[in-house]
Amino acid sequence: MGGASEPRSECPINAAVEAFGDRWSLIVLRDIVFGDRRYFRELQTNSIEGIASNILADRLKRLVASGLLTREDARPGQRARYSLTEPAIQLVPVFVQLGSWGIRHRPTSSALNAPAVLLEQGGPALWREFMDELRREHLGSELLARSPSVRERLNAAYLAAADSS
Amino acid sequence: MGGASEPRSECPINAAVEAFGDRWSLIVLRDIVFGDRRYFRELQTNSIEGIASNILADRLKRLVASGLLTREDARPGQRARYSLTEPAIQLVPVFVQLGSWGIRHRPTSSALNAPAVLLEQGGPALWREFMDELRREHLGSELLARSPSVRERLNAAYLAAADSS
DNA sequence: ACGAGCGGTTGCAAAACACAAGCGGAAGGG
DNA sequence: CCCTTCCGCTTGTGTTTTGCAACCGCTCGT
Repeated sequence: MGGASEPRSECPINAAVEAFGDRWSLIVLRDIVFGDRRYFRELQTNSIEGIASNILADRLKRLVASGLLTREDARPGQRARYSLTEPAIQLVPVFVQLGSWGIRHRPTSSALNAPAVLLEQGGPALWREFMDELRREHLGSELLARSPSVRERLNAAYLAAADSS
Repeated sequence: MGGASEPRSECPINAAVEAFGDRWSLIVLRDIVFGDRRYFRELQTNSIEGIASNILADRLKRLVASGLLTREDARPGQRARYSLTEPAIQLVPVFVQLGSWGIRHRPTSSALNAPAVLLEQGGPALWREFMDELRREHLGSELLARSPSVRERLNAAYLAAADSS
C-alpha cells in the first residue's frame, strides 16, 4: 500500500490519470473543493453518489499519499480534517473543463449545472479568485478579507436553479 | 452490456467521470487525438502504457456505445477504423488542462511534455484550430486546406525535445 | 495453399469494488 | 459512573473489473 508503483509512462496525461483516474477520486475532491466538506462523515453522508465508507477511506489515504490532500492530526476517536494541497487546488481548471463538457454532452441537472456554468462564464479570472479562496481556507493563513466568496456565489447559483426547477 | 446503467447522479463532473473516468479510456482517446491512431492494432502495439488487447477491445466498445467514437464498418478480418465524434473532439480542452497539471505536479518526460506545453502556450485559439483539424479528419469532409497541421507541430515539438534529451 | 495481418475472444488469477455490519476511542449527559 | 452518540475507519462477503497470455476465424497478397 505504501508506495507509488512505477508509473506506466512519463506522459503528463497518463500521470494525471494515474493520480485520479478512477471512479471516485475526482468525486471526493469535487466535494471538498465545491462542497466544502472536510471530514470523513461529511464526505460520506452528504455524498450524492453514495460512496461506501471503505472506498472513501481508501481514496483519502491514496490522495494523501499522492500529495493531493493532507490530513490534520486527530488521535483516534476525534475529527480528522482533510485539506487540499496546492496541486489539488490547481485542479480547478480541470474541474471547469470537465463540468463544461458534462453539461454540453451528457444529461445533467440544471441545478447541479449552475456552478459549472458560472465558472465557465467567469473565465480564468474567476477560477484564479476561487483558487485563492481555497488557498486561504486550506493552506494556513485562514484570515484575510471577506467579500462574498466564489463558493458562496456558486452555491447561490445552485440553490436558485434548484428552487426554480 | 448493452445499456448505460443509471448515472449515479446528475452532476456534470460525475457525468464526465462516468464516461471516461477509468485507467484506460482517456489513454485510448489521447492516442487517437494526439497520436493519430485509428486502428485496433495501431492502438495496441504502439501503446506506451502497454494496453492489453481485451481491455482495448472493451474500451473501444464502451466509447462507441457512449457516443465518443464511431466504428466504421469492416466485415470480420478487415481493418475497422475508429473516428472521434464531436463530443470526443471537445475533450481537447480537458486534455490540455490535464497535461498542464501533469507537467506541473508530476515527474514527466520533457519530450512527452512538449506537445502539452505548446498547447498550453497556444491558448484557446490553438485548441480551436486543433479541434477544427480533428473535425476535418474524423467527421467526413476530409478535404480542405493544408498548412502545417497543429498535430504536426505538436509532433515536431515532441521529436525536438526527444532528440535533445 | 500459405503466411501475414486484421480485429478481436477465451480462460484464469488477482485486484478493485459494493454492501452491510461492527469496532475502539472520545465527548456529553444524567 | 454509565449510557448514548458521534468519530474515523475496519472487517467480511460476494460481485465485478483488471491484467496476462494464449488463441481464433477471417481476408488479402503471393
